[in-house]
Amino acid sequence: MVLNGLERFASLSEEERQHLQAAFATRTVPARTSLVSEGDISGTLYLLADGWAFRHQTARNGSRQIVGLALPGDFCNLDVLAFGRIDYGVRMLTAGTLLTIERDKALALGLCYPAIAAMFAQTAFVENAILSRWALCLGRMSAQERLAHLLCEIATRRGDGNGQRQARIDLPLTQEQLADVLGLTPVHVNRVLQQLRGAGLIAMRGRVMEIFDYPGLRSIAGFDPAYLHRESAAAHAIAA
Amino acid sequence: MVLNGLERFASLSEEERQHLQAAFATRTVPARTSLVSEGDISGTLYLLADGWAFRHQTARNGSRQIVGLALPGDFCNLDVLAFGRIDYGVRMLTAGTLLTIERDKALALGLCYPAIAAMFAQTAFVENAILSRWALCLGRMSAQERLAHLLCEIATRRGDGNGQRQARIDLPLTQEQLADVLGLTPVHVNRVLQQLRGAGLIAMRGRVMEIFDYPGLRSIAGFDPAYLHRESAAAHAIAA
DNA sequence: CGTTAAGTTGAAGGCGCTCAACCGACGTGG
DNA sequence: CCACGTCGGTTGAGCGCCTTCAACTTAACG
Repeated sequence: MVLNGLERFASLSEEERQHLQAAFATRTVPARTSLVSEGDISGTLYLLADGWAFRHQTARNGSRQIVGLALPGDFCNLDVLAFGRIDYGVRMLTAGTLLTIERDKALALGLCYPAIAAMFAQTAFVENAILSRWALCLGRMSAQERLAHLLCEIATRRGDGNGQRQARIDLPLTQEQLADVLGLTPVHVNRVLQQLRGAGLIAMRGRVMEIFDYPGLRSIAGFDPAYLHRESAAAHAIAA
Repeated sequence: MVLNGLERFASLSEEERQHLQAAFATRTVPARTSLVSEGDISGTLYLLADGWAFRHQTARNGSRQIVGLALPGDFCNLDVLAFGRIDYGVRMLTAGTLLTIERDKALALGLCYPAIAAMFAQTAFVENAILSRWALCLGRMSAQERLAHLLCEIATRRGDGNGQRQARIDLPLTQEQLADVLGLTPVHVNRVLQQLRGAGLIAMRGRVMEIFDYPGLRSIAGFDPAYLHRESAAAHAIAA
């Protein structure tokens, strides 16, 4: 069963997981597929079984801001549960497989199984905490700090680099997309990446990022993984 | 009953509202009261019956970012429902009265009355949408656009300036606090305020802000109130 | 081998920051 | 009643981080 591998669902009982699993349809999509456009009316919730996606909004002048990254196991557009109209677009970064479920079905499951509703809510709160931290980064941190912070966040969310000094993570983001996350220009992202590379903290070969000095990155970013609230999920996973 | 005035609770039945109301304790606090500090362990949820508050986080260098504004009727620290540890601080902007409820009691009410749980979730999703928009502002908009956008958001959330051209709103934020919302310095906020004043869009007399040209403000900011998702609450309010 | 997307580099400029001084309102205490 | 301290707001000068624009290189892929 697909959901068994994902720690997000570790708090559910076997029965709940099976009911949820049964409600999903599977869909395979190529990279760059647009799942939802800004302002769309949509009733379908997407769960990433595999691959990466991002949420984005565009400003009046046409520039784009990425307001959320969805990694394997994450929901792409959770607030479709609350709103019919979605005010961000969702697009695949990589090819991947999606589990899709209709809003009404998901809400019905939430009513039948409070643990499922609680899982949705918990997920929403974590997304909230991440956005909150992104606001701090965008508002009050330098380009170097922001980039280092993002790399730390991704490494932690992937489960890599928890304790060890080095890590190698697949980072399917172009420098332009990194720029859209960080509120910078692609040119400047390039320069800051070179700073970090020159300092011996990281290396990049294509879409693979190697972290040589994770404590150093954390120190630059002032990164504290507490805001990701992974301990609760981890605790559930251990208990299961 | 206090909750009757607040449109956030318009979707609840009379019975649900009474149960919820009965679970709250009231507390009056002076301005600048710190309700929660960054990283605190807390089990108390605060609902603003009157007054303004803000959520804030601090970067390594000591600078502060405000990551949420709570207006009358808003929850101050909703994610206490999900996490024991809160990664932002909450502080009163003005004197006010709080309705407080223990986390366990609120969760229990959510289990008994699905509409209450849904109200919590809906509120979380709206906060999410607001934060998402703030990320867009912080990452991709100029100082003038950000300030105009914030003023529009506040006017809309207060219920003022929906259709009319002019509005007078109580704005209990110092320029330093505006700067902490917008990711700017107080000095620059001052200058941008003067630009807007010079353009005949607004005026400020102490803590009262007068909007002369709301369409003009909206146009500068590229403000579209859809992301605040007030129509659903309004629909509920009308139905009640 | 040609085409396109992504990455790299340089030069110049601007938006917002920093630092510093000053003003005005307000409350407090002598 | 006035002196004084404090907080918030205002103004000016200079600087720096990041942007803009443009050209070029490299990689990927048919």
